[in-house]
Amino acid sequence: MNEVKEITKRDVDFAKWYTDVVTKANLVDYSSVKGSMIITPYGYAIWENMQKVLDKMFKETGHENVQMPLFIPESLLNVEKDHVEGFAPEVAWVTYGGKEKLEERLCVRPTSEVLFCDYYKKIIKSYRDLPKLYNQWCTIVRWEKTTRPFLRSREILWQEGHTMHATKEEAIEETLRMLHVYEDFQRNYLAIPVIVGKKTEKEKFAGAEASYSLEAMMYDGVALQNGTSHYFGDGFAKAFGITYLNRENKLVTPFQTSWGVTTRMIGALIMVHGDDRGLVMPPNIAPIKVVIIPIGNSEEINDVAMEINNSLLENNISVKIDNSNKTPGFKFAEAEVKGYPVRIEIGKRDLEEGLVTLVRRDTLEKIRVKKEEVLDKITSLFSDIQSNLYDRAIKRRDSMIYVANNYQEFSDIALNKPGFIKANWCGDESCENKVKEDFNMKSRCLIEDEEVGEVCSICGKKAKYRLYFGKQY
RNA sequence: CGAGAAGUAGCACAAUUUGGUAGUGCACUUGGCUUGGGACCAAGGGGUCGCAGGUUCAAAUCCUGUCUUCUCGACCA
Repeated sequence: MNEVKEITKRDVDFAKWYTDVVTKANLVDYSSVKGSMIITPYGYAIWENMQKVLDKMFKETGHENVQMPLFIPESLLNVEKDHVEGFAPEVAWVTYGGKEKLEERLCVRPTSEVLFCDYYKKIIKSYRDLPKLYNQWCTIVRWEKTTRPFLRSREILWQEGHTMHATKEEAIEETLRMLHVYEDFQRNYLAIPVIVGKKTEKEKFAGAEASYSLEAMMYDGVALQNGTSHYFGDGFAKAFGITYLNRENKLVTPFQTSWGVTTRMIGALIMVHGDDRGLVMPPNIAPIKVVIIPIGNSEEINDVAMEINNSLLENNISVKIDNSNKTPGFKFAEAEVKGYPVRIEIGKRDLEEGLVTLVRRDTLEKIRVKKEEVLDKITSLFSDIQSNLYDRAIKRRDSMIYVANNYQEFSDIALNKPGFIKANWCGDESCENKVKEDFNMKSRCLIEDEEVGEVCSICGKKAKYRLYFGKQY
């Protein structure tokens, strides 16, 4: 209520603008531990909505929720080599219990592959036990050096699915299925267009056989990896000795996947849709879809406000009336910084004509309608706003995707234009390293549905793949 | 973890240079008045000056360390 103040202009200083929006919209607050943020009610309500939708999608695809332990004994973490190496630099350790030093250090989970494997080893004995389709909503800890609200924190609120399958094909299918569940969710609810694709060897998850990611482009052209889905083959399962008897009564090893998304998606919402006035929430995910702002406080105004409020509630549209003792201007500004999709202004001038004023957040367009028609109009506004946000985002993104056929072109684009670069690639990691070194850009993911050019845009050797490059958060 | 900047009331800042009563605006509380883009009047409440040491008769102020935040790199979802 009281933090609505000036926001740095988005085009002036994007980083500062982001921080301003996050705090002014009251999504998070800082705690006294670096990188451990307090998610305040409005921010958490957004997460709860994300959870609600995703959880339903997970259940519909056959998954069950569980809760695994917070701690991983060091010896367990060490079972799979690539995995330890990948995570060792950023795990937090518990070394004391009360005043006694622990015999074995416990790591605070940075992800739970090993915990699930340890458990699956116990419960998977027969082909009849497969598939195992578990998911958990939890927090994990990764000791990041630099932290930013939602984008990079040490304590991460997320969801991680871990599944085991009888066959390789089935596990790969699961990996892709969940990738597309995420894609649908981000497109249809968050109105965020994402590029989905396979990561290169260099960029894949520690211990995975194949990693797929959802790459979103922020307003400033920088990539945000907004979710991942991994296929593990039987690497972990072998390392952990997970075996079961198949139909032929032979002892075999199952195949594994994992997939996750985090509250980073809230950061993406801000950086894809937000503007100089603050957050812009897509109606399909907004915790509060409509705010009613009475102007003046006559009995008639209050009655109409209440009437509209109730009719929206009856139709399952979340709404609140701003009855605070603030001036209308203050309330408008507040509604805008919080990004409520639609606000309804009701004042004397409207009621004299039997009208109320609707203002959509995405375009700030004012629409005056008869009060009886509010419900219908709002319903159609929601779908207009939702699709407008998506269209706007995809247009902006596509306008910032460039093609580089050789390193000169690559360099010209990388140095002058923010966004993604499509390049042909020989498949050699040294080319990725060169791009990283020269322009601080990493490969985002492989492009499957486009023809690969003759030569690698980086080294000039024969190209085998087509690949997105971009700077990232 | 490297380079830079900053921490004084919920927020933005002043006082620090030159050590000596901690201040202003907004926000908050109560009452009044108002309401179409960030009101107004009156009366109030709120601070171990980030934390810990040190120097001093005396520290927000000087010194050392440390924590946190921001920006930019290296690392990651």
